[in-house]
Formats: sequence, C-alpha cells, structure tokens
Amino acid sequence: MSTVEIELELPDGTRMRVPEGTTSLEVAERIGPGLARQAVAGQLDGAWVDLRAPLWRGGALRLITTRDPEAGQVIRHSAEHVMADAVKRLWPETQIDVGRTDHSEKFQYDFDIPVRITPQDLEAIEAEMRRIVEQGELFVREVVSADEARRLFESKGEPLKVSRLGDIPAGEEITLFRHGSFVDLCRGPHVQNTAQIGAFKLTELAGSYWRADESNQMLQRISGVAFASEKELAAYHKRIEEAQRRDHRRLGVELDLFQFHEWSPGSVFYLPKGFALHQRLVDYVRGLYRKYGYQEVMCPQIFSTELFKVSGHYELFKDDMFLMRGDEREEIALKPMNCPAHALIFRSRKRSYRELPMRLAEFTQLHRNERSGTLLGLTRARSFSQDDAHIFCEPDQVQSEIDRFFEMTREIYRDLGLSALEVYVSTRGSEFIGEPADWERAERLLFESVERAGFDYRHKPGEAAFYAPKVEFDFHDALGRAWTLGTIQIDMAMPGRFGLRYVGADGQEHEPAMLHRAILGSLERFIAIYLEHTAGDLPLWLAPQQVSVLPVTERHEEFGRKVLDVLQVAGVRAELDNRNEKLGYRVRGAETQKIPYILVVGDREQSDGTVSVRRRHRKGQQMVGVDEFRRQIEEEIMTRGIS
RNA sequence: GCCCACGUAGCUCAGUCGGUAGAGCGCAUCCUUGGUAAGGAUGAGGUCGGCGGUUCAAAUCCGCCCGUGGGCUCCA
Repeated sequence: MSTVEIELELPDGTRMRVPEGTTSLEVAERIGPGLARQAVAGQLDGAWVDLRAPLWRGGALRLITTRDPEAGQVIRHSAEHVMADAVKRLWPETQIDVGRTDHSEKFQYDFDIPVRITPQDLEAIEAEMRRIVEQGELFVREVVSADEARRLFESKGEPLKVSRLGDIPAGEEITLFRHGSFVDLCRGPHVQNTAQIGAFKLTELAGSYWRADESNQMLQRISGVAFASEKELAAYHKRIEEAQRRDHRRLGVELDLFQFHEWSPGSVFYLPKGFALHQRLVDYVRGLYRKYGYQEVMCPQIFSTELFKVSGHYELFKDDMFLMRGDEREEIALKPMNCPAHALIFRSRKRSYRELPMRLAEFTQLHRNERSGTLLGLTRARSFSQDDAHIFCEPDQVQSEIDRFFEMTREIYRDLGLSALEVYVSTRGSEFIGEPADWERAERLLFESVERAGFDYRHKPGEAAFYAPKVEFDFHDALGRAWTLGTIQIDMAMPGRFGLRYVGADGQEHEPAMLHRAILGSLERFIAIYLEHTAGDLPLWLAPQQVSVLPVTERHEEFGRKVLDVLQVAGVRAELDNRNEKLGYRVRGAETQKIPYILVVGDREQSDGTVSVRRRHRKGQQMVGVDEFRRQIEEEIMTRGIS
C-alpha cells in the first residue's frame, strides 16, 4: 500500500484523505454501507471512474448511485454486456464487435451471429439476460497488457475483437470487464453486479456495417434500453408514446397538412392547409430578405449536365441526381442545388465591386435522388425547397456577411421560438478542393464569427463539405434525432471553377468570395421539425386556419358571416363552421384541429355585436366587440406572438 | 443501396387452425336548432400493396417486386 495520500472532496464539501490507489468503491464503503451498496460508478472532477479503478489523483469525487439519473448510463452499459453474454450463451460461435459509446438513451452491440436473429430470438435473449441479472453476477475489472488481451481474444476465436484491439494506441491502459464467464474489452465504468440492472427491454434489430463502411460485411445490431427500475422503464415507454403523438407524419394526416403517395416516394403533396403553412414561412423569410438586402431570383429546374460538370457535382454528386435524356444526345439533370445557377447569373456580365455583396435568394424546388432507405417523411425527401441564398462578395466582406447572417439566424429562430439548437463548426476532411492555407483562413473566420455571435458551439473535424467548411444549426425531432436546418458555408471551389470575377476599386479583376447559406434549410424538413417541436400547435401567425367561427344555431349564421367577413377582409385566416352539429361537437373539432381561436356567436353576441372568444390553451371565454377582436388578433399576428 | 419489421375501408385497428372480411372514428342522407371537447337513425366505402406460386380453397403459407417504418450508410 502506497504511503502517498490524495485528497478527495465530496459533494457535501467534506474532504477525505486516502492512500493513492484507493478505489472509489472503498471510499464509498468508508462513507457508509448503504452508499457502497447502491453505488454504480464514481465521477472524479466530472469524469466517469469505475468503482474498482484505483484513484491516482485527488479531486472532487461524486459517487453515483442507482437513485441518480446518471446511473442509467452505467446501467445501460452493463446491460449491454449482459446482452452480449446472453447472445454468446445462446449462439456460442458468435463474435461480438463493439457496443455504443453514448449510453444516454440506449445500449447496443453489433454481432456476427451464425444465424439470422428474429424478433422471437430477442425474447429468448431477454429471457437469458433475465437469468443473468437474477444471478447477480459480479463485474470484475482487470488491467492487462496488449499481448495478453490479444492472446485472450484469439483463443476465444474473436478476430473482430482482435482487430479492434489494434486501434488502441500503444501505452494506453487496456482494461477488461468480466462477469461470470463473459469477458470483453471495455473502458467501463460498470455497475457492481448484474442485479443492479433493474429493468431492461430489447427494442431494435438492425444491420450495421463493420467499422461503418458499407463495403464491409454487415453485422447484426441489437439495441435495447435499461433502467434502475421498472418504473423508469414504464416512464420511457410513455415518453416514446408521447413522441409518436408528435410525429410530423401523424400530425400531417390529423391536421390535413400533407400526404404522400407511393408513386412519388420521398415527395410531399402539400394539401391546402400544409401549403398555407409553407407559404407563410416563405412570406416571412421574404420579408426578412428585404430587410437584410437579398434579391430573389428563379432559375431553371433542368440543366444540361455540362453545368454540373463545371461545378464538380457531376463527378461527386452524380448518384444523387435525377438524370434524363434530352432531345439529342444531351444529358439533362434536375438541379439538386442552386449554387451553380447562381454562379451563372453572377458571371452573366461584368461585375463591379459596387454591386457587392450580391445576395441571390431562391425558393424553387430541388431534387436529389436519395437512396430509398434514407427517406423519412418530410425530414429526408427527394423533392424539397430551401430558403437558399448565395452571397457573392469581396474577400474582406466575408466576415461582416457571416456576422450579418448570424444576426438574421438569431432573429428567425427567436421569432419561431426555437431555442434548443446545437451549433457545429465542421472543418476540412480528407477530401477537399483548394489550398489548405485558404481552408485554414476560412475555418478561422467561421470560428471567430461563431464566438463573436455568442453561440455555444462544438467542432466537427473532418465533417466539412468537400468544397466548403461550414457552420450548421441542428435541431432534434420528437425521437431525438438531430437534423441540420440552417447552415453557412464558405465556398472554396465554385468561384474558381466558374471563373467568377469582379472589377475592384483598383480597376483590377478579382475573384469574389462565395457563401452558401440557409436558415430554415429545407422548408420540408423545417416544417417536420417545427410540427414536432410545437406538437402541431402552430403559433397564430403561422397557423393555416387562425379562427373558427361557430354560430350556435342556424339563426346566427348570418351574423356569423358578418364576423367572418370582417376578419377575412382584415386578412385573418378564418372559416365558418355551420355544420349541422351541436356546438360542443364543433368546438371539439376546432380544438382537435388545433385552431388558435374559436368564436362562438349566438343570441347574446348577435344583439350586442360581440363574439365569445375562446383561445386555445387558455381557460374560459371572453365576450369582445367584433372590431375589438379584429384589432387584437391583428396585433397578435403582427407581433408574431408565440403562444 | 444494405439489415430487420410492417402493409386489411379515408384514418386507427380486429380478423383463431387456410373456408373469398369486421369495429370505432370519419363521410353521405334524414331526424334533431343544439351555448364551449363527441345528440340520434340509416347508408355508402375493400381485387385484403402488386405480381406469381402451393392448395379443392389464400387476407392467412411460399417467392419476387413496390411502399412505409426502425437502424446502417449518406445528407438540407
């Protein structure tokens, strides 16, 4: 036992001196037997430490017990091992690849199993897992040398694992975790024993490519969820149900917004209400284009592929383009993006620095032949439109253009009530066009701008487009999947490929800088995410139908029409519901259609010239004069109140 | 494109062992004129995703195709 001591600070502020090499489990035991029993892992200065790992330095130590929300991550990680153990017990020739690194939601392992796993097999695996959990097998942590680890997995006939072992840099500590007869290469941390896995469920069966490369063999991926208790598992199922209620595909049907048909997979049919939403968004962005100095253009849908040969898309994007034969031998493509066409506009005549920055915006439809397996409702479509624009400017204007773009981005996301965004700066990968020095300058510019804008961002090295480093704004759908909406990219290729030039103040020709940018991104994807974000309760200014006027009986219909007329003349999207149904029925209909305002007109309203106003999500009704209501709603629409 | 699952009325779904289909909602008509989340009656609607196979007989079993969903890969 070392005589060197380290000092630990516990969450309650007390300090404890223990010999170097003490494990956090031993610390837990010193604090109390209850804590030691319930502990699943430790966190030293916020970083996970396995309970059985010796502590070599002091710091703030927190012991995570089954009662802490963070325990779920450890429990899922351990359930992952139990699942692999169960699969190996059922099919001993199975090779196990690796599990998940992120256990915040679920766990998974990729397997090379000699048989095709079926959903029935999942039940068998669960039953086996249950046995292992009930046995309360102890997790054991073991530090080994690379050679020992290699010999172990070679002897177990696991070449996949031996290959993974090769990825660990020399000199890094290699740890194994065992429970019962199962052993896997693993960093941990793990629970003390399998009995701490309170509840679990295998949820998905899928394929995945070995090392995420589709030229490699496909493994079978089994995923599941695990929690400290059955109660938490039940809560999880409830969350999933809630998410399904928010699914934009479901809301699209329920609210009569859009539909799909198998004869045009990946392309949406906007129904009147869905198109109204689309149009309101476009109107809104158009208004901001005036404010921020953009000019809107409309370019052709189809082009000779010559255009995309110049832009470089033909070479790198061909598989994603819809190609057709023209009259002659000419090959035609539906445009997958607007940038090459905008480059043609720019170079259609000699440009002066006085015209810059030139900001060309376009909303027209784009078509990309996405692989069938990637389509997903409106979030991944083959036909979509973007609030797309390209900015041509002098190189020393790039900085201020990016700043201005971020300003506009903030304004839009604020107006829409979207705050839960993630910002990423993606930098150069292995394939790129241009000079590394230029890339570095562009990347530095992006980093500086994002910081100046005050965005909390993360870096994605190697994730840039081949022609541009970019900033992305990601949002999550109801099931937690991240989708990029806004983006800005500094183009390193297009100005050169199209030979773009402008005459500067010095009378010389220069190459302009080119920025690609979008804020909502694809309108289709935006609508999907936004519907899921709002659960279909669109803010008044975007709601396809803002008001439903309900005459109590037929005798109030005429007055109802007058009210309707006042609103429609004012530009309010109102409808009269004079169906031969009771009032309660029609109120219910308006509520399930998530219409923001219900106006009831009966005898009282008719004689007073008022309407009885029922605002969605607010209790009770108010009698208001017709003109007064019109003023109120106009005001609320104009200020884009987010309810 | 790859792996797994699913596809029955406009929507949500039932349909046992193979014997050519049901419910609720919605829709239509009629009755009802009803004051803030479902009034009543009657009725119409289906080549059971498509094509082939097995069988006396297929929504049901098998094969292929299409579409949708969960993942992989890819991306707005």
